[in-house]
Amino acid sequence: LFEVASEHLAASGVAPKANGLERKHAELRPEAKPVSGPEIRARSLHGTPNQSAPVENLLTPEQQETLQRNATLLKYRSGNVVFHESEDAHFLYFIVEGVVRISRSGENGRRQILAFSVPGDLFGIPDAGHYVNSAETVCATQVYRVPWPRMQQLMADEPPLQLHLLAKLGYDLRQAQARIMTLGVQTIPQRLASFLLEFALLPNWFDEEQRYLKLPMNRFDMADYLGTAPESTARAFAKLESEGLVRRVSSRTLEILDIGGLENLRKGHVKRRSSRIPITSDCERG
Amino acid sequence: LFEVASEHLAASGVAPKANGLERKHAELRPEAKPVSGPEIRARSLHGTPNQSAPVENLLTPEQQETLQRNATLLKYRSGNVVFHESEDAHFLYFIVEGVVRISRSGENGRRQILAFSVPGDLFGIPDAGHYVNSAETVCATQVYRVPWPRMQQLMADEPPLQLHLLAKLGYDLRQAQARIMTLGVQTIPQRLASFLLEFALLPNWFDEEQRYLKLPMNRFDMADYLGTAPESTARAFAKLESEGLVRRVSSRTLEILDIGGLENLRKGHVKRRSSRIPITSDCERG
DNA sequence: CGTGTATTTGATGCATATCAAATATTGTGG
DNA sequence: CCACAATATTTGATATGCATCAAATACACG
Repeated sequence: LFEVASEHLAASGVAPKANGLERKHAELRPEAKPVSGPEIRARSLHGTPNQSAPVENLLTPEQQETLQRNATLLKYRSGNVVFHESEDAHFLYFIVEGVVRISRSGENGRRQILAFSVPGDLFGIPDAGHYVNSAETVCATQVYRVPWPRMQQLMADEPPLQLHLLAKLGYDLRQAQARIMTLGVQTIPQRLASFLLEFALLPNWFDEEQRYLKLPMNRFDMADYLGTAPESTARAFAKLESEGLVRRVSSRTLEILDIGGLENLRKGHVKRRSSRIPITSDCERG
Repeated sequence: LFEVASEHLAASGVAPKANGLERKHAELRPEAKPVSGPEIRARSLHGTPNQSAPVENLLTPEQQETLQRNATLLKYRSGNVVFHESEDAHFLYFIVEGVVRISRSGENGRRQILAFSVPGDLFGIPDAGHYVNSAETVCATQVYRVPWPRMQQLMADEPPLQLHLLAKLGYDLRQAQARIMTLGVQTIPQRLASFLLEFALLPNWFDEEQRYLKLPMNRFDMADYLGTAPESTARAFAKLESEGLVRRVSSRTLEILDIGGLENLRKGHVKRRSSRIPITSDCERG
């Protein structure tokens, strides 16, 4: 699901000292891979139409090590603020483990979760020196962070790193577009099905064996991600359950009973009739 | 924000030749700027928090010329297909003039317009060698297109070009996120207000003098962009008009009567109550 | 084992989708 | 330039999905 990365948010924070984040320069343990879990994903921008390779533009081990050497590993507990929208952007983050919600507050105060970043994703890309989104942990999370100045220097020294970042951004853009599709043309139950299918792709939270999906976030987060209210989310769950697609083991744990059914629901009927599609394909050729 | 690339509009131009697109290698006329109109926009990814500079990461004149030398100028009439989703991606496009709608068809067949690209924007970024969106002209449009292999070579030779593309992508990502916010938390009239305000920023279609906004697309396109039906779009227009915010001169031409009012509407009340925002700011610090 | 929080369920109203039809606009041939 | 046909847009009537308010139930923490 997502590897998006986007930006920021905030929290009224309490506590600096007593509870802070565990910080330590990433002394690389040779056997430990820098960005754990899902690996550094993201297809190449162009890439050859090589479908077989699921992941492209991967960094070489040396490059990954270089990145790690210049990064700091941070460990957060659940519900912590990594950074808040509008703050000065000093770092770029890579998720090693856990889930981070990237959100933004609308002018009216409503919160929209733009993405749930998972291991392998990056976030913290600024605009004119400021984060534009907020980033908060949804569960215990570890991230690598690299100071922007350092990052820029690394990219200058290693052009391939730029390409890699480019691929990442391209991936995030596609994810965001998928989000737009979901919000623009699907009903709430369909959005929920899409969401569950997205998460079911992540082995971290989906036990292929037992078909158990362990969701790390609460209904409020899900609602804000789906662009709806928590109550509607609950009703959508009830609907999926009544149709035999899933079974609620507990509020955060689901048993996926019919993936094909979920996919059909996602594709399902339209929310509104399709627009006229009268396109002339010809063009002027001089 | 960036000035990325993502939407906008154009003038309904007359048509060039018979049909076909006028094609000619961009022989640079020294006095003609490569990417016309809006210039190549897009702020730097990080950039110093230098607010004063409205545009960063601009290409040098030499770089722009290099790009042009490797590009082909194409001229399309209104309603033409530049490329279709799932096609093999051979080119990267830069809009010189006009408006291109970037869209995708949902699994249910419903169309969602992801963005209206305007002069200065780029589109055609592939995923695994294929376009993931469709691109069609909304009015007479001119674009520069660069073969991907060539583009990759250029980036390899000129790392700064990679940074520029990175900035463009970052801008597009932020635009997409803004779209998510709109679709996720705003009512139809609010989305329309947002849309009009976006377009009112483009001098190409907004006559600051007379406050006349000339929209290049029809109601179907607008509806698919706003994630609603043409009828609802019409009603939203009626609402804005009844509130004295705009006046419909013709279906495609508006007189903007109260920009402040539009902004207030956009910010306006919430569609749903805000989610609980109980965030602990503390984190573990080792 | 309470007490506060999260989630679900119920009841109701409003916003918007949808179906229909009227009106306005645009293009075409005479 | 005019009349008509085709298309686009608006308006009306109605159905429905979803937001919202309220309340009950299930959970988690201490």
